[in-house]
Amino acid sequence: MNINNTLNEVLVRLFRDINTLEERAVRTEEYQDMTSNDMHVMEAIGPEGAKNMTSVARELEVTTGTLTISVNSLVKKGYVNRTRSEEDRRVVLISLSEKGQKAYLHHRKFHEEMIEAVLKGLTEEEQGALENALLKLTRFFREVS
Amino acid sequence: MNINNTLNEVLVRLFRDINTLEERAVRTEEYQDMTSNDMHVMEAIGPEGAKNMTSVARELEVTTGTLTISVNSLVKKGYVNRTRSEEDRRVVLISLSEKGQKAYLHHRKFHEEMIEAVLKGLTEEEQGALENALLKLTRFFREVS
DNA sequence: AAAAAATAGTTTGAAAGTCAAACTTTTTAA
DNA sequence: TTAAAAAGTTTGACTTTCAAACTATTTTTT
Repeated sequence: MNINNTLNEVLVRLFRDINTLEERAVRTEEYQDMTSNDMHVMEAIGPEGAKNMTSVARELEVTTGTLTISVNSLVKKGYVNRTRSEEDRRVVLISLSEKGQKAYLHHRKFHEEMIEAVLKGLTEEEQGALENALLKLTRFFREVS
Repeated sequence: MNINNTLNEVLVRLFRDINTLEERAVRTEEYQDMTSNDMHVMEAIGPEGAKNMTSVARELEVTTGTLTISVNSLVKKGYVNRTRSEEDRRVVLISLSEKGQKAYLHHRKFHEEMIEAVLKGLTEEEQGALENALLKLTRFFREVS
């Protein structure tokens, strides 16, 4: 079994596990109605200021139609505010509500704690190698895209 | 530079793009009708021999009902063969068809190229450290799950 | 041996997420 | 002042997913 195969299998599994964990982390007691997709949308909106639909959709790489549906749900649940721009009445501005901010920060804390816990179990050398590999992976993806 | 921040950012970006990329890699000229989900199922079935529904579903961490639907589609597209076991008539055996084998190998090549691009530029020591780091990560997520 | 329980899959109904294309409203360009 | 473009929304279709009900078969109990 060479490192190539090991890496491949491990990456595939890791990817699946992280997704599962993310899903569970998002759905805590306080935020039962929040999905991992909801959180991604909220991350794209960002913690401060308002953004328009098109820019958030582009960031998430979905159509504005798709984003409309996600935002409908987030507005209904009270995580996101939606208003029409006064300068350009075509534009819809979305931002995190107070409840949305709290959920966002809560999730960010989870992320930070997870990363910390992961890194604590690695040696310096392993941390460096991991970081390098991830950067290379990112670069590979950008080239292929 | 803080590896904690780097890791967080890199992971977030990676996870946002990785599905899209995989989707594109899978859907080549020869395999227009293949989705990334299809490929995951085929990977779980594996290139040789037949497996029953339950074991593949467990591997993929989905219900057998979900797998039934995936396999329906794969059979219809001609990537997977489905037969009933003679020893135990309850059991359904699934395996890759010839077309499925080809698609599977094609996709594996893409993965291998990706891994190669990642490993290229890492020293032997870094590669070993990376492997260790990933194995530890796997263990970490298994424990947390 | 007959009845009950367990096992393997499939089907069904519901929900989320997605896209393309048609559509409405508003702004910009001809 | 039309025509075209841009920003979002709506609609219809499709995929993926689960839980729960169901069918068929095998195993265990009684």
